[in-house]
Amino acid sequence: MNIYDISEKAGVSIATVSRVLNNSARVSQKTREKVLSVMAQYDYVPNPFARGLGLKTMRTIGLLCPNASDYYLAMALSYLERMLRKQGYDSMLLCTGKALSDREKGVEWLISKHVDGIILMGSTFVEDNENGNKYLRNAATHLPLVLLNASYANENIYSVLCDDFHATMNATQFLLEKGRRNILYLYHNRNYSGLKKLDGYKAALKNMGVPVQEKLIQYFTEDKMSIPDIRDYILGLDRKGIKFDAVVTSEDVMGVGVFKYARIIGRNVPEDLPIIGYNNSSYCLCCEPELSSVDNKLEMLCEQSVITLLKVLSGESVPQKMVFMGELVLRGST
Amino acid sequence: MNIYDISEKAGVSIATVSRVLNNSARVSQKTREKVLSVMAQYDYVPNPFARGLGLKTMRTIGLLCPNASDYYLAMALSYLERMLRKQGYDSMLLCTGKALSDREKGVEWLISKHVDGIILMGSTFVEDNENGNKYLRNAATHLPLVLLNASYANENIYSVLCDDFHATMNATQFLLEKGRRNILYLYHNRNYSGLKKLDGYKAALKNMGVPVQEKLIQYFTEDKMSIPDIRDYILGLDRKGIKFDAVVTSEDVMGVGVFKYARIIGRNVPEDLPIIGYNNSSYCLCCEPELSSVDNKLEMLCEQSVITLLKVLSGESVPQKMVFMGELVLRGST
DNA sequence: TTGTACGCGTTATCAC
DNA sequence: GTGATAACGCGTACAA
Repeated sequence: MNIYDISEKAGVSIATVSRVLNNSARVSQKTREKVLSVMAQYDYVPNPFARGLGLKTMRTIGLLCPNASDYYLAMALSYLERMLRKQGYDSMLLCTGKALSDREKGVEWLISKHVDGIILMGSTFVEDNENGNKYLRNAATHLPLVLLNASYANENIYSVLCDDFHATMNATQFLLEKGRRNILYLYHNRNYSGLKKLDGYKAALKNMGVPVQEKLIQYFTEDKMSIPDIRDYILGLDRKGIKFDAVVTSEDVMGVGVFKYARIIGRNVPEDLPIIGYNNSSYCLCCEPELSSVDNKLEMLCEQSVITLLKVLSGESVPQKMVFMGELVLRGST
Repeated sequence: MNIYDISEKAGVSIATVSRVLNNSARVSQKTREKVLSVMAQYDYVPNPFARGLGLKTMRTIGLLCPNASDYYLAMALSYLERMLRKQGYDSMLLCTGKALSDREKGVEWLISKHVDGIILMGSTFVEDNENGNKYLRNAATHLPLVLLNASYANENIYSVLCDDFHATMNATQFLLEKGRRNILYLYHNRNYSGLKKLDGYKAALKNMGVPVQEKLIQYFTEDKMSIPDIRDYILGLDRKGIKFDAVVTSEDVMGVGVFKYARIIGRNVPEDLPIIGYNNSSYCLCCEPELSSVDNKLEMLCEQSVITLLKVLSGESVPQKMVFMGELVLRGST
């Protein structure tokens, strides 16, 4: 069933059918009803490829995700897809790895598919050197980009993010105010967001006049984080004689690893070792006691990402950068 | 840049460009190189819409997911997308809810988008009454369907699943052999997979001559499972005077809820209360002690789903149903 | 081995 | 209000 068949059955031209379809232009009520009834009768649905060919769009947004099995990103995926589809947009999912070359390929792939825009999920996509971001600038010449939880200032690139700096600063400060002076900061990413969090940690110390100890800033390099690996890593620090009386991590799952360490070594949480994670994911509720964490308002970030992108596509002007405040959620671990 | 531009620059016809593009037919080495160099020079990429129009396919698979934020499904999504793209297929993600009407709409939506096939993730999509599966039979007349972890016998519908019956039976039997006689079975879904698991639980009891106690079979009805909700639910059972000395759950997250209950009530895991979950997800490693669980070979299921679907699309014949064995992974909770 | 011409299903632009 | 017709960019018989 195509538009010609319908036009024939309805006794009109394809132009009229098209008008009814896009309920544009003025079509007489009578003709419209006639056409609609024929379309209904034959379950007619316009061919999306042909439509795409003419309109140069299939109303599809590319979702670039470093890893859909990451709890936080999976949540984001879920929100984004729902919100996009509510606006009549399809979601083309593409899981790149973290490697720069894979991310570049991912972006190119989506561009070649003529998606209308791309949402890049997580701060993985922004490098801390200009050269590594060339692919973003180049992509932005083809279509609008939205960075979810990252920031990069460029024409046609929009950033929607949580203020990781202040959120981590507040978390650290909370522990300082409890009298902790040797706070271990454990992180996993040196991307934009990762560095902001680290800065927040340092800023809190500075504000309170506590010297920064480099050995208390630990970068967990393993690409894939597993709870046992993190546990062992911290056990290793302990064996090296590094002393700490509180922990802030850049992700909840690392906080869970700290719990494991504490249990093995016999330190009580929170009395001996308060812990604060990041993301407020369901990992927090698994622990005993439950893990305090920073809620970075994921649902709102997703919503604004979608709204921003669709506005850009419809030619409206939108802020180039939107920043939300994180919120420290206190539970049993502090 | 379209195929005409390229053909002109290369001094050949579009047909030749097309041949080079689809490296089919025999094109002289010289011509091929000439065309390729021009394409490279202008960064030419064929328009996917025009291609789709002619070929009646955009090499896109629909991924129907009841909820991408579910840990297990998020993992599956990640595997599926990667494997599909490796074969040159795009993934169109669609998160339906669990409601039948939403699932129906989701399937229809994907059909209207002319995806080449659909992978339905999780057993949510098969109802236990024939009438509720009409939409599957109807969809199968348009395109091939693969049920990931569900089963439904029908032309053009393929099932790839784990043997939940035997897996749950084995888990239950393991506890029976440890001398437990009042094993609580906690489940969340009455779909195909959910009922199979339940049957497995009952079969294990029967095999050992232990009577089934209906009050020990608890159906957690809340649509959204949260750990605190599950904990409270079990506390409620306890208050009602229901006695149990072991627990098998249909999903890991419920197992975590049981941990929370045990801690509050002061029962030790595993001495007083061994627990076995299902899915072998990362929830298992968060608990203390770690949660024993059934590994249902998700990665293999995903791989086979993709292989099956692509074979069907290329006209090869494949088994209508593939069943894998689950594996009981024992950890500290038993 | 290469080129011509048409079909694919829709939207947009005219003319009537 | 409505209809004819030209794009849109590619694949592919068929012809050369």
